Amino acid sequence: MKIPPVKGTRDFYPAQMARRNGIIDGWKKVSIRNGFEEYDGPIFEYLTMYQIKSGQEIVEQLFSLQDRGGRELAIRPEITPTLARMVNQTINSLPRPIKWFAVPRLCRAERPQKGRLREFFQWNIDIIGENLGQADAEVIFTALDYLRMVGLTSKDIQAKISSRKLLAAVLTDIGIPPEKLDSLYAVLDKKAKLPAEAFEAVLAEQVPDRNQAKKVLDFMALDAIGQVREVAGTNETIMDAVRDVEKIFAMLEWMGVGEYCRFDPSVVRGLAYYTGMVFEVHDIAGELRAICGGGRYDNLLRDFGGPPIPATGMGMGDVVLEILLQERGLLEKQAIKPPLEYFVTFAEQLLGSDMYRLAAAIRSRGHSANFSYRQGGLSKQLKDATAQGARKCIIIGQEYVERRQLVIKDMATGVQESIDVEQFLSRLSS
RNA sequence: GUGAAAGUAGCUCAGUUUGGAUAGAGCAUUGGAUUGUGGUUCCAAGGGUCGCGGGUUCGAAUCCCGUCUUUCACCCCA
Repeated sequence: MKIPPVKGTRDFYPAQMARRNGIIDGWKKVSIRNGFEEYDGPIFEYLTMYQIKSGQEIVEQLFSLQDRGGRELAIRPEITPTLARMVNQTINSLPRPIKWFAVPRLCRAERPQKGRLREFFQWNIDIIGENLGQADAEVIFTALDYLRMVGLTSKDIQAKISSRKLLAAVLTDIGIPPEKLDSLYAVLDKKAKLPAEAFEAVLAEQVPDRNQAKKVLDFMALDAIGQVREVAGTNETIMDAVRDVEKIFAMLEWMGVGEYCRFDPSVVRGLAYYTGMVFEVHDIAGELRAICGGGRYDNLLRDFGGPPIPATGMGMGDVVLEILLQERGLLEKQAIKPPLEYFVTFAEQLLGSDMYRLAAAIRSRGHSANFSYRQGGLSKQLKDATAQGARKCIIIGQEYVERRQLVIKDMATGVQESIDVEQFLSRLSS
């Protein structure tokens, strides 16, 4: 009976596993060089934990189960609630700022489509305990540091940065009542997706006053934070938010990634819990979903029963990233394929036992070695070596019988050298 | 959850329009040419209930219905 893979999941054959390992290793490397420490939590949590910040709709999009004790559990669709729980539990003993990263495997019961599967990996970085904008800039820098490392340039990708705080101040100044802000965010988030006329139509539903709607449109059309300063006038709430964003842009400029960054008020992000900076990194062509996104969430720890400590972070999934890297011809470079260093062969039937001895000796000295399972001649064994991608072949033959010498053949160049077996092994140990 | 398209060998596909007997190709795999030298080349082989189930028919990969999966878009996007 043939059992197919489950909808929206992937099998990682060695070739795919090599790419996945390469991507995850890159994420970890960049996290560490940016001063983050790795953490992880359980793969399932109480179902209610995911309702705190996200509500009922989200619960319908996750895999839930009941354990034998009747506990309602869910496979994690994100790791931020786990982070909040873990930080709250030990907050009093953690030195701040907390800079942590994780690469969790997540599951969401959504309909799969381009760039979205039901099981995936997501790189998360978060900085907790800082509210001056430096952490926001560092989160964006770290994401760009990785994307730049794998070969993406400012011609490929762009970080679109905005601020919920700024947006709220501007909309309030225009005269939008506070209770309408959340539903308006959802509409503004569609600006990049919809044609201009269609966007204006849905905006008119939310903002019937034509004068107000025009002001919203004018603000949404700005593409530099300096322009906001010009139109802000004397409104101190707006100016305060503008200064926050300017500080982030200044830091990103100083850190050398300014060319990747643009102010873009149409970046709103879906979730209600963002309180300050929000950003997304997109491919310039705009053909894919966001490569990564995040922002400041100063109320989340408090909402999870902890103290009111500010926090900011981002998440980057492996699915869209892989598509982009594939399109740019950068994916294969990521693949981590440890080479097979030695392939041990024998040219005289009587030397078969020496082949096993030598292979084991090489392995116990920390180097990789294989040998052929076939009983065929040297020609067949070398064929196996080629098929397995061996760097060097060791031939145990007449020289070994006569002088204890091995023939080492470099498979790339074909060059052969003879070496005393003891000398060869001691060279491996050093 | 809604809508559309697709599904034939491990992979990429032909064959489906107009039903017909043993379903083909390339690549990949395995074996041989090759008992002290691999990649190239040549020869050969294995591999398919044509996604699955039902229906129409003398006869179905081909027509009809259902279902599963994939892809794309919508909803949502933590």
